[in-house]
Amino acid sequence: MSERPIPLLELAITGLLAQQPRSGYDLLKVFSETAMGGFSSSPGAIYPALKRLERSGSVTGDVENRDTLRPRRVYRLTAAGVETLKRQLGRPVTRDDIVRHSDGVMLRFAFAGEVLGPHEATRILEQFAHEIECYLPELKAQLATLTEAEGRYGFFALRHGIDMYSADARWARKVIRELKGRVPPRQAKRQTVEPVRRKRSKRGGRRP
Amino acid sequence: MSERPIPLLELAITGLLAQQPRSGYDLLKVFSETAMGGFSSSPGAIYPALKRLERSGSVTGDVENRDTLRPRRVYRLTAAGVETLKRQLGRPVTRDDIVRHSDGVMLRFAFAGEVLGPHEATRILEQFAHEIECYLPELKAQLATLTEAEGRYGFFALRHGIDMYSADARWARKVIRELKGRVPPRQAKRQTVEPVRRKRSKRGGRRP
DNA sequence: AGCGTCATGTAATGTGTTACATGATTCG
DNA sequence: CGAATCATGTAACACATTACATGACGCT
Repeated sequence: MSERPIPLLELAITGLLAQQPRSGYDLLKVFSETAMGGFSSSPGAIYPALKRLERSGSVTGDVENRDTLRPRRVYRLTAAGVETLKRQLGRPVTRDDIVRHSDGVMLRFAFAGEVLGPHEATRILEQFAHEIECYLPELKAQLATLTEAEGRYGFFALRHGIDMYSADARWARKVIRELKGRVPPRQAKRQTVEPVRRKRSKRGGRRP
Repeated sequence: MSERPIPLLELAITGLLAQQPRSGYDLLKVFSETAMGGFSSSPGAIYPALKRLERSGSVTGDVENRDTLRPRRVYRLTAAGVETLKRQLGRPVTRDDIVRHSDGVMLRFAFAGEVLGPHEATRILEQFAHEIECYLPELKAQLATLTEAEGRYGFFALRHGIDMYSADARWARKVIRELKGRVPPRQAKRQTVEPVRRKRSKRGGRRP
């Protein structure tokens, strides 16, 4: 039913272009200067990704300053791109997502909040917290089987995993409460074409 | 000076083979059944990686049960492989490591503890904690620039990053204290060839 | 007889990384 | 004038994912 996941870099680019049109270089800067530094941030990754997204019809690039000597290719989401983004954001959060792609969950949360509103963002957090809370007991059981003799450092490393997931769950539950506290406007403001403001929005999400 | 990093999967395999000889299928099982589930755990990744390591001289594979109808190729580290592993474990922990390869740091910590002893493991933790404690204020500064209007969900996601790094640092400091508390034997027991015990060691480290 | 596990691999495809390449503009 | 930044890309390479392929063994 639900679409298969697209590469994280493409999801990140799609989400950032949903906020505002940007050039390849703009995206490069976002990845290298903000907390989204978990991404490649190298031209060899970003420009090909933009080309792929353009071929698949999710984005279009308009050349700005065609007359001047320094043209910029500014990309924006198409209607199809918006649909793709929404389908991606709507994917359920699975065990696999939290074990192997937890950065992607954070991306989806942030973009879902902006594109689909607090209701969907909360759903993602609920599923995220739930999967973790199911997984944690298993990890703790594994911890119990580790004796001092057989892997003291593995023991520490496993405890690290447990600490991380616990912090994840605590964070998610807290944000759920905070989102519930305020008035949920049910649908966030929509972003239309808006002729290219050059402003960097910092955004978070660890090594996403 | 210090060698460039090898792929994480190869590092993981090398470290696991330092504990005991294993077959490709054994490694597969470790990745799929223990908390090291962050790895590919697919034959299409592991067998080629073993072949690469063999070509580069880090491991050798001996066929076991050659006569029977179900042969197993059991790999073990060579002397050169041990040296490579030690050089990899000895690499300093950089900002880039914590932002983009934090799983690798956990691997290196666990293996360094076993292969090089508590002294080196502690050094890794110190560097890990230090880099994080330098990075955290920058993230908090970024958080301060995020207004409610300009990215409420980015705000939450950034706070998630901050929570994670804080938990990382807390964990590291705690383990450092625990390692200091006990008698540091300065060099862990060395593992020699040891004819193939078939025992799974569970080991931790999140999405490593 | 069929299913699950043991056990090994290969092939196609896609994608990230590294390094290179080019040239304009701005600032000191 | 030189260095840093703006701005865009390409090419070679390495690597992971997915899917496929094979076959023995043990159990029911």
